[in-house]
Amino acid sequence: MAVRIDATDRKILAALQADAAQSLDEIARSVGSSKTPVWNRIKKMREAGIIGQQTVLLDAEALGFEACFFVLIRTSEHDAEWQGKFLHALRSRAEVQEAHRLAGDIDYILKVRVQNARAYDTFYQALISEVKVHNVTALLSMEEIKSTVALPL
Amino acid sequence: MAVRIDATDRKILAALQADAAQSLDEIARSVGSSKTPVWNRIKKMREAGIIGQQTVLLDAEALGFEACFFVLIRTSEHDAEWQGKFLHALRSRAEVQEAHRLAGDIDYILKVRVQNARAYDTFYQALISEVKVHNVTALLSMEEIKSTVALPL
DNA sequence: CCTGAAAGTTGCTAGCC
DNA sequence: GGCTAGCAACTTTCAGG
Repeated sequence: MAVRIDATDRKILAALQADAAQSLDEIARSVGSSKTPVWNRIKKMREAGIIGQQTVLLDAEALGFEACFFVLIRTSEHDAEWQGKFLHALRSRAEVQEAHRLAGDIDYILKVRVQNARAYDTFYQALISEVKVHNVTALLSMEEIKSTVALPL
Repeated sequence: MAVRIDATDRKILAALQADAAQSLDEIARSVGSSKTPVWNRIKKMREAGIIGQQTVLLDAEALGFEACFFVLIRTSEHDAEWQGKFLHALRSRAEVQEAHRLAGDIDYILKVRVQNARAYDTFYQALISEVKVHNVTALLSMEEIKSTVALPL
């Protein structure tokens, strides 16, 4: 299952990350190979799940998503049932772009993208009415300095 | 500049977000239109910058990026020169996947993706030797519960 | 494992409703 | 503005070195 990734594979991944709309020919040229081998490698990596979803990055502000919050959550409950409910709540809400369980005194961090502060409040009220959390701190982003999904290959 | 986005445009954007590898025909069918109008709309939104980069999501863990940190930064310096240096440092480091300037007592938050805790320390040491920061808290992700770039259209 | 070529799809353009 | 038709370009497959 754990496919071996060599230097050529990494070059292909880097090229795809940078621009997934490129043609096979272009990628082949830029990694110094030709179509078929590159295609076989891509296929293999797709099947292995190394290459996942293909998507486009949209301009959040142009589409009316002008507020971005990072939410730090502390909870007193750690039993399986509570956690299941909490995870389900996060996964089912589209406003939640990221959710991580943390080590340390803060238990979870969320990245929440919404139209405005009011929409955040709506989200927040809905969340805390669904699952009990001990302490919540919301950090409001004023400026997105950098945002990328690319891994530093 | 500010292109008007109607319901059909939003459907197209949602389809592209979900799978940018789809053919025009498939998108056209799913939004209830046909190739040319869909293509014209996509072209317009690309030119307006609403549709940005096309990319693939890679499996970070399979590629050896097993550690993800959220870094909370407080600074005492707020002059333009310091800020310029700081922004440049963040933008030039590929480990930094996200960087936001915040409102409130924490000034910046970063999302940093690295191979392991040692690699994070290397990054951290390099950063603080380049720019002076007052206080840094690193939150280590134990589990990525959710991760998406899709906007909740 | 790579090369080259063939076949089926698709992206993109142009001309008509 | 949308639809139909067409060509060029692409992806994908496969035989052969």
